[in-house]
Amino acid sequence: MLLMYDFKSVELRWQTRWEREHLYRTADESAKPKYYTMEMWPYPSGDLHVGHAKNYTLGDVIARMMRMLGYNVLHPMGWDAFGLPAENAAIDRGIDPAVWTAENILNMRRQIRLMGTGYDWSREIATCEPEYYRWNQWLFLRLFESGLAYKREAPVNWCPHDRTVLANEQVIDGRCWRCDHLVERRNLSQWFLRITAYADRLLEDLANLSGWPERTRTMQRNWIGRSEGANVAFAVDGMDESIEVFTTRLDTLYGATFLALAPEHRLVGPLKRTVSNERATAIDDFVESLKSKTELERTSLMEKQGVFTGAHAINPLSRERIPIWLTNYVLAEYGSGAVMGVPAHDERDFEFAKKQGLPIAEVIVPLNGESNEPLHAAYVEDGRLIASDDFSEMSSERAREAIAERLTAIGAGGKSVGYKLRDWLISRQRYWGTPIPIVHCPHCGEVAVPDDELPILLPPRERISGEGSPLASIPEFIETVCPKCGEKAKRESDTMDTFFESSWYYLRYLDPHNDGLPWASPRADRWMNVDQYIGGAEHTVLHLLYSRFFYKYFHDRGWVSGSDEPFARLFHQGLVLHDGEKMSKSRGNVVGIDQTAEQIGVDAMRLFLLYVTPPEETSNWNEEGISGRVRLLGRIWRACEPHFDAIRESRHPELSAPPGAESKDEKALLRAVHVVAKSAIDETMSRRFHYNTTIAKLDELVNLMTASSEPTPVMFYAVRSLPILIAPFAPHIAEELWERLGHTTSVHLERYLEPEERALAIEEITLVVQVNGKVRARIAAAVGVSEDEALALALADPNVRAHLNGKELRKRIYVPDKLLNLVAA
RNA sequence: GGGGAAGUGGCGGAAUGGCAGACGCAGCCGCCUCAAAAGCGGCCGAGGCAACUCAUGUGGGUUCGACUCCCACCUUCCCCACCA
Repeated sequence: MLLMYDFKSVELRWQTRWEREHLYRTADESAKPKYYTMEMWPYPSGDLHVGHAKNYTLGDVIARMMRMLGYNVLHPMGWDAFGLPAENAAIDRGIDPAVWTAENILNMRRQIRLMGTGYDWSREIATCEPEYYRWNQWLFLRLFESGLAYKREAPVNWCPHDRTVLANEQVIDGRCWRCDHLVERRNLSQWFLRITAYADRLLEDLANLSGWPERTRTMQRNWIGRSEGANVAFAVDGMDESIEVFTTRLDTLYGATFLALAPEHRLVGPLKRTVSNERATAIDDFVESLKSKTELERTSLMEKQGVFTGAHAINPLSRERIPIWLTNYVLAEYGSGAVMGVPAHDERDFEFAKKQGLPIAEVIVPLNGESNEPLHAAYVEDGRLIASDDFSEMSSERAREAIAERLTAIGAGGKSVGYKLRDWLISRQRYWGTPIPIVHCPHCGEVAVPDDELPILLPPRERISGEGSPLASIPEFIETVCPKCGEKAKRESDTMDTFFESSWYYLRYLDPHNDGLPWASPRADRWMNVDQYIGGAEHTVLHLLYSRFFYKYFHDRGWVSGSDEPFARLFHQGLVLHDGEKMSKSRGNVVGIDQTAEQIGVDAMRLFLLYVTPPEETSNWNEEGISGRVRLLGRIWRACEPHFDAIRESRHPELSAPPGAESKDEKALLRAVHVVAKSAIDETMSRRFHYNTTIAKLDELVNLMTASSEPTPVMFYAVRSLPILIAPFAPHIAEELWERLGHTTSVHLERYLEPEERALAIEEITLVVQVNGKVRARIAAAVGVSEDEALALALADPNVRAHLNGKELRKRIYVPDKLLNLVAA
């Protein structure tokens, strides 16, 4: 794989020049239309590999294309720098996470530049800097003021060994990912953001996000999980309490034969006090047995279990007295944590009732059918009601309405909407995150830290033990006075989930040095929304949903205007495998940026990543495939090199209008130049980004250019155009060629080549002649050949005649300049 | 169990209702060379001497014409998963 140019020195030289000349700095004021494009920022974990390069290369090509098409392009980069890996590295190696993070940022910034990307580095931000997390705290306080940030007890994953909560992702098979101890569920007081208040808007506005992949919208829709149903209140027999349940099948109310409660239900305690000691012990045992189980284990991996509380509830309509059970299959965090058990018409309740010997009461039968008794399985379809007082004979649909009305009338429930979406738990008992700016005062309660005291700085920490809540163990941090009453008080020791930072960073890029506000609204007015956002599909729900929530809140506060969605268009790039396998440190098959730049150069890397697959597909890195792109770069160089001197000495290195082409070859060459330009522009403007097809057309152009070295005007034109055509894709060799042709300014400041109809036009077409839909002849014809002329040409063809074979011509279909289909019988 | 995406040569892929396999990788043949590398030129879905026939996961359908649109099925991958 030998190149005719020294890619390493070429790439280094131009990267240095770009940086020195601040080539990619974006002006806030411009007469050009704005285009805001960004890739999801990286976590500074150490080294970048070619998988990162696929993401940043795609974003870079789009930014460069739009810049060359006359847009004022904003293309920023920053660091999602808080989080667990830094903290764990600090625990393992006994170093300060700030130092570890800063070193990684330094290295990764170098590697991102090494890829030849054009970012406006003057806007670089990192979440672990006080200048950034100060505004995290400021935004938290606004949410707190608005009642959208609140603290409450909630069941969380708790590792008794490490004495800290864990994210769901950090619980593997019910055990702590670090120490392998069994994880418990604990009720702990935690900070939440009330994202559920925006559930309906987050759901409804998905319909307008036409620039988002359908599957992403579907997944968000499912995650929000809106379902329409009803609440029903069951009075507890002998107690001044009632149990509320949520159901989407109100029509089955008369079939409820028991109530099922989650072990965490608020009435478990009160109910226990009304029953015998024996029963109370059984309840305790049951609750205790589930305590150490995660929700996953409890709901998916275990069989349905339960214990009878000894208490009964009254069905508000039938007045039937039904037993109250505790079960493992009811989720405490969904609905009210209690369901009515209708075994005849719900598979889960059927399974549970069979196991516990509970009665099964059939109340729905097929519309035109009869009872299915005895039931061997739950009948879950809609149908006709039976054994349901005056609702009997109604359809399920009608009964749901009628029963809801009756419940409302007697004050025992009514229509209601349930969501799977739960409030966002943002508390972390961790060190390396944004401190939550709240003071706990024994007299005043939870008190907001005044704005002028921000930021609450993260205290320096050279050593972290990994046990317990790090901030809680630092008295200098915790001990403070109440901002309201001045008495002794304690600071909140939790830090924020790092998704908080990434929910608004696209706004900070617009105004990164503002020390009075997170961003100034006029900046947002000018730049938002993000025109194109690019990142992995793994963030489909979390980051992209949280960002939408934040942006809607900002919109409600009047801090941003226009649309209340942050990302107009979204693109998920596919993974990069290495010889068909996922890249991982343990496999030892990670293809790093440094080694790639060293061995083949980053222009070749970029071309390969763009060429091997459409960007949304999974691509496969393999050495053989790359050699094709390395060869292409060599051929590009050899196509241009013979003409450097002649073009430079002509003293007219700038592009003029395409020259007139005389011969067939010249016309083909001229056309090939414009075909590349058209493809590059079409793929960009259509937001399809299938630059693999553009580069295939570039291959064809270069094949034509290397076929001859005749110094014709068309050849000169092609050589002069080539650096512009390839500038977005292979920015270094483009710049080098451009300079060798006699230019003194950067090729990246040029306008992209405008495709011209005259150059793209073809004079001769291949007319495909079909007989009864099968191709029987291919005839060369002039563009614009008339149907009659085409018919005459076709009928003159012996093969066509043979297939017509004297049959009657019934019909003919003519597609101008393409095809003539003769239908005969 | 629910939802989503996708199935085209030895491989990556192109073609989104009109010439299936552009472009590239691998392979084969040749040129250049003392030789090799690099480079350059040619061949490259299957069957058939050929005219042709078959071929885009499988089976149907719509159409003058289907990789493309519709229905059913099979397979793979991804996401969610006892959500009442």
